[in-house]
Amino acid sequence: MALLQKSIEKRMALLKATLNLVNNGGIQGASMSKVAKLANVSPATIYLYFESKQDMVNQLYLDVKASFAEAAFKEYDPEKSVKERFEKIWFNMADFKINQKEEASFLSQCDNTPMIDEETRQEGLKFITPLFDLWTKAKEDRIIKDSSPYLLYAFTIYPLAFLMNMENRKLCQLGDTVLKDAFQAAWDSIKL
Amino acid sequence: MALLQKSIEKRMALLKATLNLVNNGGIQGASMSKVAKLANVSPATIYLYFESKQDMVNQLYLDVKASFAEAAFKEYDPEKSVKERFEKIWFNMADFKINQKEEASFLSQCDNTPMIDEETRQEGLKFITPLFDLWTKAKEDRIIKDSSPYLLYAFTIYPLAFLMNMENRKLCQLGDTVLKDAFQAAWDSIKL
DNA sequence: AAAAAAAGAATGAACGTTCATAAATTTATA
DNA sequence: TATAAATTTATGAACGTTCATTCTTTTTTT
Repeated sequence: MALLQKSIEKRMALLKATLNLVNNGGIQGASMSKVAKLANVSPATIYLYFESKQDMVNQLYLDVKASFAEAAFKEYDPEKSVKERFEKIWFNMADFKINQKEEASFLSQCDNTPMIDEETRQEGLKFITPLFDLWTKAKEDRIIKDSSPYLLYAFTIYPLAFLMNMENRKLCQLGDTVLKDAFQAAWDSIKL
Repeated sequence: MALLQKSIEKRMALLKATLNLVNNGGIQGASMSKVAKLANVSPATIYLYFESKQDMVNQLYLDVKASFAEAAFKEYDPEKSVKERFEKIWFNMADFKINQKEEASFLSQCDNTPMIDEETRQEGLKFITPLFDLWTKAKEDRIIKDSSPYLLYAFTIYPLAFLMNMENRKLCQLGDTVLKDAFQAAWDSIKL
């Protein structure tokens, strides 16, 4: 159906516009009229697709989080060793942060501001349960430390956000060697 | 001078009000009229102390960053070993994030949004040069990996922000044992 | 011709900021 | 030392603008 397709495209255009504006000026920089203009749409039209600005931002958050998770767990091979699986996920996440800069920096903005509903935030957490499951197994196998998933996330994944941030500000460059060093640091922080 | 004192107190009240409001509703939640009301002052009065809202937020950022640095480097003993000195700084920073929750979560919000001028951000970085200097020495002494300060920061200090965030959302608790585990993870990620 | 989708104009509220004026304080004059 | 002038500090109301959202009308699709 061409119409449905058009609707989907318009929704996507709106979310993309929001993403862009939030990244450049924070949530306050993404006014409904600016979003509308950037998406080539009337402000009123937004409300055919979203209940409110809050709803739109929440939906954007979930969409981006889902695409982050999809990237993170792609080519995931349950046959491989625990460490290899973790390594794969880690580099997938790193690639996402490097290549999908807009999406990644939006997520890091969401994670540190009250701009997303707590409920929506909780829902977004579910996307990365495969990683938590892997950690559970890794702990059983005595491959990594017996720490809480929060601590494991804090020291292996979260640092990527900082590095991405620094790269975006041109304060450092995330080449292959730096990335390898970063993974080594991540692994060293949790391995047994 | 009682007058000067009163002025300083009013400035502090304004900054404290801003801190509070930004933490609870982001930069958009801290409107000038709300800040004024919370500080028991007329909106117009704010402009006797600050050029603009941006200026006020920038100054708050620098003030908080300075007090973070002061906390981080207190009781700093150059006689101690490099590792002991790093450990001291790390736990100082952790204590700050645990005990000065408002200040700490404000900083983490600043670090991940476009709400602070790049120039002001640069100035804030200077406060933690002692840590960078220590890392330089630690690298010379072959005690830690030869990584960029950004990478070292990403894997040792930045994770604290995540853990604090989780604690503030009551998703985890930062007791003494967790903190010790966290330091071990931080150290393991960079030690040689 | 009917229904659905989109538009632009308009809504009241809230924004950051400025204004003219009032209160408080300091300085100068007696 | 007391008082008047001058200066500083603070105010509440008002500024123009922009905000998120809604209303009415027009366009597009069925």
